[in-house]
Amino acid sequence: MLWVKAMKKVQMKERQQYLEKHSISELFSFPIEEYIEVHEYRRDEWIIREGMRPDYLYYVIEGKAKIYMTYQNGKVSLINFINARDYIGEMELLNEVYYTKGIQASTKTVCFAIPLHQCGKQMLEDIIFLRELTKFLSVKATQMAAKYSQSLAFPLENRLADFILQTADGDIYREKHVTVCDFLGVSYRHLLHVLAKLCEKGYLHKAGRQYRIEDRERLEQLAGVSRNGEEALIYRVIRNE
Amino acid sequence: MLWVKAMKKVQMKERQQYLEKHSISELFSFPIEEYIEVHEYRRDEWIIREGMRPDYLYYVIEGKAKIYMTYQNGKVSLINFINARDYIGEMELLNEVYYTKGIQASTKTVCFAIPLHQCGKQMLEDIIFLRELTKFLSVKATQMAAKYSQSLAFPLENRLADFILQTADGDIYREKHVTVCDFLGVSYRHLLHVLAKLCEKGYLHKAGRQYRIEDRERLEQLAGVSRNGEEALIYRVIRNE
DNA sequence: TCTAAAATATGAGATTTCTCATATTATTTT
DNA sequence: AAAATAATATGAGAAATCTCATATTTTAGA
Repeated sequence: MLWVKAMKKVQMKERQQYLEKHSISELFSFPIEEYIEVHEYRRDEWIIREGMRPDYLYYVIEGKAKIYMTYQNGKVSLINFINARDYIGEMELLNEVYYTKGIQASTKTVCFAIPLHQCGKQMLEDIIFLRELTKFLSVKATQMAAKYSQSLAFPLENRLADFILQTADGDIYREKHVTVCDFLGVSYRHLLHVLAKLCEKGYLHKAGRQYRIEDRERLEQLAGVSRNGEEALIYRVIRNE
Repeated sequence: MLWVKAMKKVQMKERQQYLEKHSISELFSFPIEEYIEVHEYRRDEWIIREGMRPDYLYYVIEGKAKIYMTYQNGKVSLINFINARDYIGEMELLNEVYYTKGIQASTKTVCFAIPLHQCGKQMLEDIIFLRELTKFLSVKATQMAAKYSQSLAFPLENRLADFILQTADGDIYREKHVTVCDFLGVSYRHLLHVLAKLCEKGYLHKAGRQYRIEDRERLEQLAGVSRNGEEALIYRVIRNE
């Protein structure tokens, strides 16, 4: 595999615009803006390579990404998703010993990148930052627990609908089936079967090796069912924040 | 239902012994020990009632507990487990708006209880404490994500074995089937079917309405299979800490 | 460019798990 | 103590999902 380093560092006026539009200065007690770089990644680009400690703490302001990890047996698993307003690299900032997972943009993704060598120490001593990060993590942990305990309850059709919406780039869905099976815990055979069903129903249209979302509303409906519990929870956790 | 308030506040010498055996003073930058109460709960006792903000931040030093929550439709769900060295009530400490879940001891459980009205503000301004809590939450969030993404892959037999080991009080397992179905996301019918299978195999013995663990090793083996991914992950995250 | 490996596809029988129907105990309430 | 409610049980057919076998198409690497 050939990897061209293609992350774009956004400069000047454009950088300034991002900083103004998504101000995060209230998340720190020291003037962070001057240190912040704005990084832009294209679809499929790696934001962090597995096993390599990152040099930045990232804060996602636009886009979506996926967390991958390779198991002892060589199998690569999709572990979770990252969305706007999530942190990337906080595990490495907090834990000296931590096996870094790979993170790959699944759409164009823009991040604030805070250089660790300049700000790392300061961040770990910044009460406001730590308090915010702790809140973020507490909500995330709770969500995951809820999602875990609830999601087992629904058949693949619902979970897959949710997955498609989460991973689609606009209206185009094109994940590797093998990866998806792994993440959703179903067999390859069954995944194809259910995908075919979604096409039959007219929610998706298969074009070559990618799928186009034809009826987003219905998909959301399907996905919604399987997210009910989680939503109720998040609603209660998040509201008024 | 009749609920006698029965939590025991451990005093004097016994309190002192707990404090010495499980010192947590290194988790704070101020002298916390003098404020700490030691609370002891019996099996099935509620440590926190759903919807009631707790007056303490708890740190579990012995025992196991379960987190429950009631959904809009009145259904009560087991959300997750709590073990020794976990915090209870950190969500309430961190988030002003948070719907408090119910927490029930599933074996005799001993906690350090740190009174919020005395220490809450101080804790939220304590760098060391916040940093530790953030680490704890980051690991927990990661574990949950891994567990979620992996555990779907195994049939009930494996997940149930894990569940039984997690919830058993000594060798006695006696969860309500309805609750378990809900947590594990399977039908009542199927749960009984698999429980019967475990009995047939001689791993469990059914005595009235409770089950005795007859072959812990085999159960652990079954559970281990379904926990492989997670374990690998935790190993990498936790080792050397 | 050719070849090997990876990814996609599809069929068919076997397992797992679900739904529904219906009894039989506990437990709680009146 | 009787009645109502919740929890436990069991059977049987249906749906979801898995395993295995095998074929075709892409993709990566020599």
